[in-house]
Amino acid sequence: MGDHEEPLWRRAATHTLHTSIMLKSVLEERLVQEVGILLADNEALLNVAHAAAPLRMSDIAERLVLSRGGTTKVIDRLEELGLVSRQADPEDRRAVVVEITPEGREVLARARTVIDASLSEMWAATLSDDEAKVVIEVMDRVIAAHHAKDR
Amino acid sequence: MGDHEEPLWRRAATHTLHTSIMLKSVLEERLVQEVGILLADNEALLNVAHAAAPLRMSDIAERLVLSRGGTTKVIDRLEELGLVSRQADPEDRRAVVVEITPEGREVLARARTVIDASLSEMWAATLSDDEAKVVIEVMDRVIAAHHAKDR
DNA sequence: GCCAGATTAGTAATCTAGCCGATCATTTAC
DNA sequence: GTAAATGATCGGCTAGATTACTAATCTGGC
Repeated sequence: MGDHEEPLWRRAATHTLHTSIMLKSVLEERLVQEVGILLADNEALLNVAHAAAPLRMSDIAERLVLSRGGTTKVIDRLEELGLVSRQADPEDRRAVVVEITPEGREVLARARTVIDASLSEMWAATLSDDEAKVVIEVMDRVIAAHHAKDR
Repeated sequence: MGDHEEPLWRRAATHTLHTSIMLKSVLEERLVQEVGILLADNEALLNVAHAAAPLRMSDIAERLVLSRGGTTKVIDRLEELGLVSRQADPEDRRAVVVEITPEGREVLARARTVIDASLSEMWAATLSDDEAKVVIEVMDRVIAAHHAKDR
C-alpha cells in the first residue's frame, strides 16, 4: 500500500474540497429552510453590507466567483425579496451599484445565527485556535497564489 | 475595528469555503476544456476505480455528497462516454453496480495530470508539509464531526 | 477638440447540472 | 402473504454558465 506516494499538498487540497462540498450542502439546506435564501444570496448580502464603498455588479461577481449573468440573477432575487436595491452609479452610467436595505440587514442577522449554529457544531470543538490559525493562513495564501497566477 | 470579535473557527470555516469555491471553478474549467469531463465525473471515476468492492449507485451518491437522481445522471454521462459500465448486482436485483472501463482509466489518468498541474501551481509551493498535515487532519475531523452529528 | 472603433457594464435568452418528487421493482419485516 | 422499506430511474424545476445584445465609456488618429 506504500506505492501511492501522494504529495501532502495534494491531499490537503482534495480534503479541503471534499469538506467544503459537504459543508456547502449542510449550510445551504439550513439557510433555505430557516431563512429562505441561498448560500450565494447570503454571500452577496454580506459583501454588499460590509463593503467600504457601494459595490457594482461586476465587483459582486468577482467576489462571489460567479459569472456576470449569474450575478444579475442573484441580485434580481434579492431585490425581489426587498433585501437590496439597485442604484444608478453616478460615476459611470453603465454601472449599477447595489445597496442593502434594512430588511436585508435583518435577514443577514438571521442567516448569521443559522450559519453560526451549523458551523459551531462541526467546527468549534473540532479544532484548536492554533490549528484554526494555520487553516486561515493557508487558505489566504492559496487565494493569493491564485490571484497572482492570472495576472 | 476591534469590535468584530469573530471566533477563529468561524473564520477558518468561511475561508475554507471561499477557497474551495475558487478552487472548484479553476479545476472544473481546466477539466472540461482539456479532458471533457466535469469535476463530479472525475470524483465518481476516482471512487469507482479505487473502491475495494464494486460500488452501487447509492454508494456513489453518498461518497460524492450528491442526490440519487443526480448520481444517475452522472453515471449516465460516464456510461455514454464509455468510461464506466453498469452491471446488475448479483446480490440484490434492485441494485446496480458500476465498474470502470479501460477507457475510463485512461481518462482518469489524464484528469489526474490536469488536476495535479492546477493544484501544484496554487498549493505545492504555498504550504509546508507541517501545515498540510494540519489541514488534512482538521478536514478529516470536520467530516467526522459531521457524520457523528446526523447519527 | 472630436469622431470611429474597441472595450466594458449590465441584462436577457438559452442551455445544462443537479435537486426533488413520483414511480417501479425488489427485498425485508411482521 | 401482505405491508413497509429500499435501489434506481424518470420528469419537472431551479441555480448558474454562456452567448448575444444594448448602452456607455475609453482610446488613438486627426
